[in-house]
Amino acid sequence: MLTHSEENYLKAIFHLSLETDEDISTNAIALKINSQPSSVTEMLKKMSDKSMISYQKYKGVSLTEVGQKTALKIIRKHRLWEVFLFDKLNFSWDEVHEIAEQLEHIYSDKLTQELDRFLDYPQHDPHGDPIPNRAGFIQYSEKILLATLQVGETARFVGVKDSSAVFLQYLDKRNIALGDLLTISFIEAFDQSMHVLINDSNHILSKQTINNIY
Amino acid sequence: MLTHSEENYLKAIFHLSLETDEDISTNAIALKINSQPSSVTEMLKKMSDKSMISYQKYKGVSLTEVGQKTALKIIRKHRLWEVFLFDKLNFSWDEVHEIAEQLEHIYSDKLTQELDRFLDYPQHDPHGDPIPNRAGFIQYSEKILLATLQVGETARFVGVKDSSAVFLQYLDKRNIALGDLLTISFIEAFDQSMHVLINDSNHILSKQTINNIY
DNA sequence: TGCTATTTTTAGGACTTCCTAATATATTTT
DNA sequence: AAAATATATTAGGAAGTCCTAAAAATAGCA
Repeated sequence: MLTHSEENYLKAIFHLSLETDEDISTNAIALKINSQPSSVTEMLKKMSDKSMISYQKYKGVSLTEVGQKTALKIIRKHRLWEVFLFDKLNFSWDEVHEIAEQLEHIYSDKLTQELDRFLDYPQHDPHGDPIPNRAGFIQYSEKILLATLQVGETARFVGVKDSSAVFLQYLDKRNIALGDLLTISFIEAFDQSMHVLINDSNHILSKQTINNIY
Repeated sequence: MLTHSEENYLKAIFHLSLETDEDISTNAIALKINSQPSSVTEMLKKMSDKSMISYQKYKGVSLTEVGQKTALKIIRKHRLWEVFLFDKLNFSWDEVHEIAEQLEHIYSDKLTQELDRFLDYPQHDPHGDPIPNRAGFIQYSEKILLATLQVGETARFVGVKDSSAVFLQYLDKRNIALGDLLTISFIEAFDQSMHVLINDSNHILSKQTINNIY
């Protein structure tokens, strides 16, 4: 059994690992979980002892097989709870994360399974992120950043890279939702902002925005 | 904000207070939460500082107004989650308590409210215990122990006093469920065991059993 | 009432997770 | 390659929650 804290470290390392093939640095973890590097070092030793990570002093860490599976179980719970909150309890997609951060630590395999069944085996959370299955297998679907598209192309909005509440609220305010079709009508050479047709209305999306939409 | 531990103490004191008008003793709390009296003393000081309890050294404790409201909020969450697990996730009534012990600590007023709505404002948990409303008001209904009934009387099974898993499983095995009508056909003078007609079949219930059924 | 038994509290320590400050190691720059 | 900078670790401490053992207070009984 892992503590909440250990589970949070696992998650952080998992998510950081998705963005690089290198080992994850102490500082990167500290930044991610809003703590001090010295605290991280201490915890890394403990998690290494528990065989959750491979750790060599000064060299960074990576998840072991077991650590990876465990991280995926937590992410599975997190995302299933997000679906529950969004689909059943009327939460908006910018509210679900914070509460799922708490719910993901609830310990009961049966609970996770039954929740999955109750929600009818959802494949994605409210932000479009894939939900690992019971065995810890996660189906990544191909998706590209809106920023990589050219004028004239049309694509479906399937996910966000930045799922911070402010960004999600920004999209809500403009009635841009997962599943919408986007057509690029123009790209400003000056600042790369995009003119995009969404649900029959025109939007001008900043470089930052189009780099956070899949 | 209270810690999980503090919330557990509040609950323990609340439940102990239901069974007596006196102040609650350190030992009683220690027994209830399976810890040592010295640990309890330490925590009582902290909770007294937070105005959750009235505490005088060597004299026992009682909940303050605030402590009582807070305890009821936790109990509300606990029982709502029990209903969720039982009604929606196929858990049996002997399994729900353990998981609700974890879920009751999730912090979000909106979550509690939405869960209540989603479950259609249930009045009782799967063991027949009343669910406090949003304001912390709890509607105790009159209920009497099966043991107090006489031969020939008929009554409805509305709750259990002992909600331990073993007892609940014992009832399950005999197909005795909340809401059933019970008719007393005979009482053994020797050991007070009762012959009871339930769902057209006869059961002989021990003194201990009839003292745990409302 | 005074002695004994029980209950409660205090003292001091363990373990977890966090912190700051100081030190050690690695990396980058010149 | 040496110096300067950045990164990581160690040392030591704080807060929370638990523990055992010893001391203090209360309750029960002769």
